[in-house]
Amino acid sequence: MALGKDYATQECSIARALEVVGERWTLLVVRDALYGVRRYNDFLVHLGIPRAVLSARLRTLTEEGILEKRRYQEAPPRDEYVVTDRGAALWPVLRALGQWGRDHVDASRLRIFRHADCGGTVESYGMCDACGTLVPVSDVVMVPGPELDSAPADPVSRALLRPKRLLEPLETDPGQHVD
Amino acid sequence: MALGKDYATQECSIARALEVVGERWTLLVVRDALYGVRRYNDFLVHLGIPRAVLSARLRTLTEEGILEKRRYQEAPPRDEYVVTDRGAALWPVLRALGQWGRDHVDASRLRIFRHADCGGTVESYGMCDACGTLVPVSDVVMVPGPELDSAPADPVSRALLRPKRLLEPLETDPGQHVD
DNA sequence: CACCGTAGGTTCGTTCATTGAACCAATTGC
DNA sequence: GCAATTGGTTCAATGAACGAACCTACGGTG
Repeated sequence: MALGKDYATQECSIARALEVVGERWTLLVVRDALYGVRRYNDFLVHLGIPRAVLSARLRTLTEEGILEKRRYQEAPPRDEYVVTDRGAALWPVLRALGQWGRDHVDASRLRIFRHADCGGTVESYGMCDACGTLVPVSDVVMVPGPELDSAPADPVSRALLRPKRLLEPLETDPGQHVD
Repeated sequence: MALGKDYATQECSIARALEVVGERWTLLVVRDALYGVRRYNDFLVHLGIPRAVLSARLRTLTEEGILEKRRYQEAPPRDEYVVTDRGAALWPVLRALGQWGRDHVDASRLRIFRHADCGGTVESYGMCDACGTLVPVSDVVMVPGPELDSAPADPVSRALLRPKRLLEPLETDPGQHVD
């Protein structure tokens, strides 16, 4: 099957990477997973992705070892999807894409990433502009930027308005749902 | 049109970027353009991409200001596609993807990127491991790694076997074509 | 016990994108 | 006059994405 994921003729690690994470929606699922989203329904409402596509992406990301599916309660059976180290290693890719998007598509500052240890800003390549170190994902705190919608419709976006350390599970607020 | 390129609900510069360069083949076309490929036929044989898709990608990349189409001879009319600054700014994205591909998909060293000024290796985020500076794309020299096929079928891959400064036009060798 | 709500999916018909093969056009070299 | 080169377009077939509907398993409420 020449269509879809494989770039047969390419002898290149960029092509290898894109075969795994280059499909539509895949990198946005990984982004949400790094932001702490873990549950099927949270991905669903936050991404606005068709259910069938989300199921397919979660399955292949799990097979590829980027997410790990694990049961967090037995009755009723409920699973969550957690990023692995391999998934967390995609952070520089997402950082680079976000930087390019901000610089060359849309200048607004939607989210700001801070180094938890020193308070500096994590810029282009995942480096802290204050202390100059390469900040691991787990030491990054995401805070809303000035131009982020302050009253979004879905509960996941609302939960992401609070300062949030990456990788830690997101706690949605089921209390204030909208009709 | 909800299908295809837009991620309507996403308020995120990663999604903005993916709307522009997230389609199938697009980032590989940009990669080739950074490697110095400029002509329709060179993209075609090197990527193994369907002609209709290549035409579509070259058109949208030109419209987005990532490539610039320009006439290099009048009779017969011939155009080439050259990366703009906006396109060159995607270098960190490609570097990050390539790094992840090498680290987490396929461990082989296919290409090595060297800093022209100091001879160091350009690693993960486009930084030189010897002098520590962020190397601009135009100062990067690509050399074949030990595991790259040393006798590829298409002339573009053969031309890319020679050490090659990025962004500079690729000179294919029309002499030794294969049947 | 009937019924609703929630979480996590699958199924299915329609629409859109990708593919590969064929065709087209302008010009140079023989 | 004829083939080759370069840079495309067109078209039928196939695959992927979309959105709506449906399904399962449980818990809570009246």
